Formats: sequence, structure tokens, C-alpha cells
Amino acid sequence: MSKKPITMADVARLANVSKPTVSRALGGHPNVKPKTREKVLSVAREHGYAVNRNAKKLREKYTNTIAVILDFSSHRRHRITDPFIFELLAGVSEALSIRKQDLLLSPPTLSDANSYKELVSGRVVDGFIFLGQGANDAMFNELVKKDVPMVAWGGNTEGTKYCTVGSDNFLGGFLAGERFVQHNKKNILFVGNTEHIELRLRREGLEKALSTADYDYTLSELQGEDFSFNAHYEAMVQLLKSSPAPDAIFAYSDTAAMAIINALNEHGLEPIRDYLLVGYNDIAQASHFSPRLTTIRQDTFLAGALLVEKFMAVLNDNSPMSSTIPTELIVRNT
Amino acid sequence: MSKKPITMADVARLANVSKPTVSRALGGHPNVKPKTREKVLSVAREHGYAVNRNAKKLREKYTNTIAVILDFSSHRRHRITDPFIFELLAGVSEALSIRKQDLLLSPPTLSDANSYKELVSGRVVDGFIFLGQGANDAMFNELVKKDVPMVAWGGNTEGTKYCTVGSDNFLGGFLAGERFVQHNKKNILFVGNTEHIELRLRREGLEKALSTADYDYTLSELQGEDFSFNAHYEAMVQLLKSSPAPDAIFAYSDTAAMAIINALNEHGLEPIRDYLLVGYNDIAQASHFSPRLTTIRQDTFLAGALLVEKFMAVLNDNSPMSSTIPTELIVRNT
DNA sequence: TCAATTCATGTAATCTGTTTCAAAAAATCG
DNA sequence: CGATTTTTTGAAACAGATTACATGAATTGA
Repeated sequence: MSKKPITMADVARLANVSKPTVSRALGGHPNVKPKTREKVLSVAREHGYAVNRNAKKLREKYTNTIAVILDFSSHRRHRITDPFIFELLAGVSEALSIRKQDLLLSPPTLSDANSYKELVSGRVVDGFIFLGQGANDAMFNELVKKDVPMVAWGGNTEGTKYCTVGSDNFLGGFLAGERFVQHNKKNILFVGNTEHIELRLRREGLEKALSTADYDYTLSELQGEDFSFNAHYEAMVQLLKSSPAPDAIFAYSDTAAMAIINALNEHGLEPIRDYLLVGYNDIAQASHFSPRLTTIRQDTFLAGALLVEKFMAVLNDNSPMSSTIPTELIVRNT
Repeated sequence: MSKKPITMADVARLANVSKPTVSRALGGHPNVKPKTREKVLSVAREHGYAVNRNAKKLREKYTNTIAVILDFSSHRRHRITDPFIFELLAGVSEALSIRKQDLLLSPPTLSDANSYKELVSGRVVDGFIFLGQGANDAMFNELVKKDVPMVAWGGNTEGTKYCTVGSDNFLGGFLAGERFVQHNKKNILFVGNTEHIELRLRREGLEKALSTADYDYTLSELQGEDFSFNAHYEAMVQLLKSSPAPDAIFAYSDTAAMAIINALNEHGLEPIRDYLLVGYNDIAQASHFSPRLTTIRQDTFLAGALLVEKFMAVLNDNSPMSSTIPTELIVRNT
């Protein structure tokens, strides 16, 4: 391979100064004579010197690296490809790079709290940003107890001990509910697994809106067995075989919404005329699907920025409050 | 913050052995008495010891970390959200985690070869996997000259000095062309910027198929100014205003294809009846869009595995050959 | 001009592992 | 059983930076 790279000691020798001076010159320390600094910088540049970040991190204790945990491989073939999570990832990536933090992307192969803790005590990363909460609330709480710095995208409930950033799920649900009420829809289908905190909150918001309207309605629930496109499609096909078609649907994601629309389509049902549907996330594809999706929008860049900001606060031992980002209903053709 | 974590020296003391013995016991070195190893392991486990990876990397020279470069923030709002690139990312992530390599996800803020080189000489990462070649062929070649280990997803041409893994772009183009010939289509539109090597190859394949059919055809080109959904939509709307509608379209991505179909739709044109369209990538959404997209499929898991395999070969100074993955036409409703 | 500050630089210690090499312990053998 | 070989262990060096502290140089003030 390539030969030994130049070290700080080499630069020091070549510039006729000592190691600490080089360190200070490069690190922007104020007490360095301008002439010396220039000399050092020019030698460093000339020889393409780059500080060894491992040595630096070893000495400095912190890593400036944050692990982002993303579950994109639950099943090999039917893996999640909900673009929303990637929009979120893009937001986080941008926010981290602004703060000059490195992003270590990990699949959640690690299922127990200890293996996460190890990455922190092994000085691999300073902590974790979890994109998606899944059914890990308990494990996350355990991480907090073990002093592992972390924040998660999601929602919180009484038991939640960690900081979350998320959609205003209750409001999102409420907005969908309002729309259904306005159009006098009464046979309502909620699509999503309410074991997930976020989805539970949405369902509560939805019910709140429906109940204040003071009229009779049925609210049923459909939960695809995993998060794949086909799972949702199939589940909907089954449901249409056995029950009367719903006249209003609130889906937990635009991706799920698309799958469900396909099933409704094939069953001869048309949006607006036969049913209303509200999706969630307003992913880039939502406005280009046909029909164009009515959905709940959140700003993923803001989300990323907030997640990172809160994480940094956690690192500095200020216990930041969980927060939600602005959440609005975008009405299109469903 | 949390107090000083336990070090290897601590474990050594607690187990009544020396540091090197602990190192060997944990590292699975053969020459350690089973009883000693057990003692060390139990002490380590009991105190939740984790080796400091920075110290380890400092001594060992390699980082076991690979940077994956992904361009997902070219424009703040209109950023690329082509799910294909994320499917690819998922594939790479899985392949890396199998080999116990860490994945550092970086945006390509670094535009010149030197800043990439710095990450390698600074021992941040062992090298790079670029997901997408863009118009960076020249810069990539420069990286090779600077001994920066790297591979890229893409295609290669005469000047390409680095290893690529990619779709069989020529074949992909050829398959699309064949389909057009079979249906006697003559007014063909190629959507994509042929400054990108991959797209140039596809266009060549397309032309090959068309020319062997020995009949007259027109082949025009449309290139959205950036990769956003709207750019493609708008470009297509413009084109339909000024020129006769094409009867066959070959789009460089399914995402672009969707945008274009929207434009065609609004212009009253229907797939199959009025035009054929072949997309590229077979993203998860392709088969659920309406109309269901005819497209070119590649296995992104295989792609990820190959990229990682080749990268490792590059690291070990075997110059691996570039290769293409199986590429097939999936005929659906366009 | 000399003492008192302030600024710039260097020496040595430190961070936490791995590796080399030599010594000690254990196992093998005639 | 003593000599030889093999296994197991430890002391010290090393990886490449940063930091505390000390010293020498430059500047200020009287």
C-alpha cells in the first residue's frame, strides 16, 4: 500500500519548530507568531499533511461522530424503502455536516442496549440519533439509564425518558379527522400499528376530531404485518373482500397510502367520489402519484436540524425538551 | 458527563495480569492459557469494558471505516430523493456490516481530490465508495493517481482508471431499443444527460438496437436541468408544446419516468396506446405507480455486495476489474 | 536601562491500546 | 531427571497527536 504518511513530528522538524507549535499553529491557537504559523502552514500544505484523527480523538476524549440508526434491512427483499426516512436522513446529514460532525450510519443489528453502550464507551461515537422509534421505547429508556446520549425521531408518552423530535402526531390525526367530519364520512379506517407511539397519538387525534363532531362513526384498524408495499396492498385487498369499503382512510405513511389506493382502484373505487384518503409525510412522490395524495406535511430539514440540536444538548448534559415540528394538511386529490 | 470509562490497564489490574495479556485474551490470540482468558473475559464483562477504538486504530493503522459518498443535498429544497440511490445505500450498508466495516456517510461537500485524500491520510476512513458518478470522472481518476482507495457505482469508458460496478448500461439501453423496434416506434425520446458515462452507454445501446432494425427513426434528447421531479416535469411540458409527442421514451430513472408520465397524462396521452416508456432501476415504487412502470431492473443488494467486495480488493492492492450486474427488462403497463 | 509583564516556544507527560522481545513457566524427550 | 523445546507472560517501546508547565524572548513601564 501507500507508504508511511507524514506526521506532525515530521512537519515540526521540517519547519524547525516543535510539535506543540505545529499543533497550535494548525489548531488556530492565538499565541503563535504569525510568521511561525505561516511557515508551519506552508510546510504542512506542501507535504499534504493531515492530522491523524485517531490520535487526536484518543487524546481529546470525544469523537465528533454520531451514529444514525436506520432500519432499512428488516427483510432482505421486502425491505423498507419508504423515502420519508431517507428525506429525514438527508436532513440529519446536512445538519451534522454544518456542525462538522461525522455521521456513522448503522443498521440496528444491535438489538440490546449494551451493544449500543459499547460503541460509546469504545469511543466509536458520541451517541445516537435513531430515525424511527418502532417498538423500542423500552430499550431507549434503558439507554438513558445507562447514560448513553441519544435522541429519537418519534413521539412521546408518559413513560418516555428520552428526548424526541417528531411530527405533531396528535394534530396530524386531528386534521385528518376534521377533514373526514367536514365531508361527513362515517366509516373510517385507520391504517397503522398503534403499538408505535407516534401512531397511537395520531389515532387519538383522529378520534378527538371525530368525537367532537358528535355523530356516529365506525373506526376500524388495519395494520400491514410489516412495512412493505405488498403487505399493505394485500391486507387492503383482503379487507375489501370481507367488509364494506371504508369511505375515509387515514394511512400512517404516503407509501402505505399508495399501496392502499392501488387496492381500492382495482376494486373500482375512486378517490373523492368514493372515499377520502389522508396520507402522512408528504414525500416527494406524493404530489406526483396519481391521484395526487392528500397528506400531512412536515419539514424534514427542520426535523434534521432539531434532532441534531437536541442531541448536542443531550451531550452537554442540558436535558432538552422533546418537541414537535409544524404539521399541516396538504389537500390534493384524495 | 459520565465518568472515566474503564481501560485495559484497569482490567489487567483487576484480573492480576498484564496489559498485553488482556489485549491477547480479548483479541483471540491463540497463545493464552484458557484459564487466563476466561478470567480476563469475565472481568471485562463484569465491568462492561470496551476497547477504545481510537487507541486501537492509532496503533493498527487501518480504520475499518469506509466513507460512502452520496449526493443528496444539491439543492436544499429540490434535493434528489430518487429512492434508487437509497436502495443502493441499503445494499452497501448491509454488505459492509457483514464485513464488520463501519460506514461513514458523507455528503460530497468536498469537491476536489485533495479533501478526499485528507480523510485517508488523516486516518478517518480507509477509502471511498461513491454512489453515483455524476460528472466526476476526471476527479475520480485523480484520486486513483493519488493512491486514494475508491470504487464507484457507475459505468466506465476508455479514460476510466478506477473500478466501477454498475448496471449493464449498454444492455439496458439495448433492451429498451428492442422493445421500441418490436412495436415499430420511430419517434424516440431519450431522457438523460449523456455527459454522464452511464447514460452515454445506455444511449449507445439504445441506438445499437434501433440501427440494427434497419428502419428510419428520430432520436431526440431531453435533459432536465437538475435531477428534481419538477425539472423533468416542466421540461416535458415544454417539449410537448413545441414538438410532436414522442411515441417511445427511454428515461434514465423511474423517478424521471414518473414525472414525464404526469406531463404526458395531462397532455391527454396514454401509455401503450400513445407511447411506450421504459424507465430504469425498478425502484420499489415502480410497480405501484399507475401506470405500473416498464423498466430495467438491477439487484441493489448484489450491487452493494460487489461494490464492497471490489473496494476491499482495491485496499489490498489487487486491481479488481470493473463489472456489471445482471440487467433485465421488466415489462409492465408502459 | 533594568525590572515586570506578556507572548511565544519547547520539554515532558498523557491518552489507551498493540507489538516486539526477552524472560519465565510448562511441556516434551532421551 | 536434566536438557531442550514450546507456551505463556510481562516490560518497554510505540502509534501520533494534545496539554500542563516551564523557560526564553519580546515588550512595556518606570
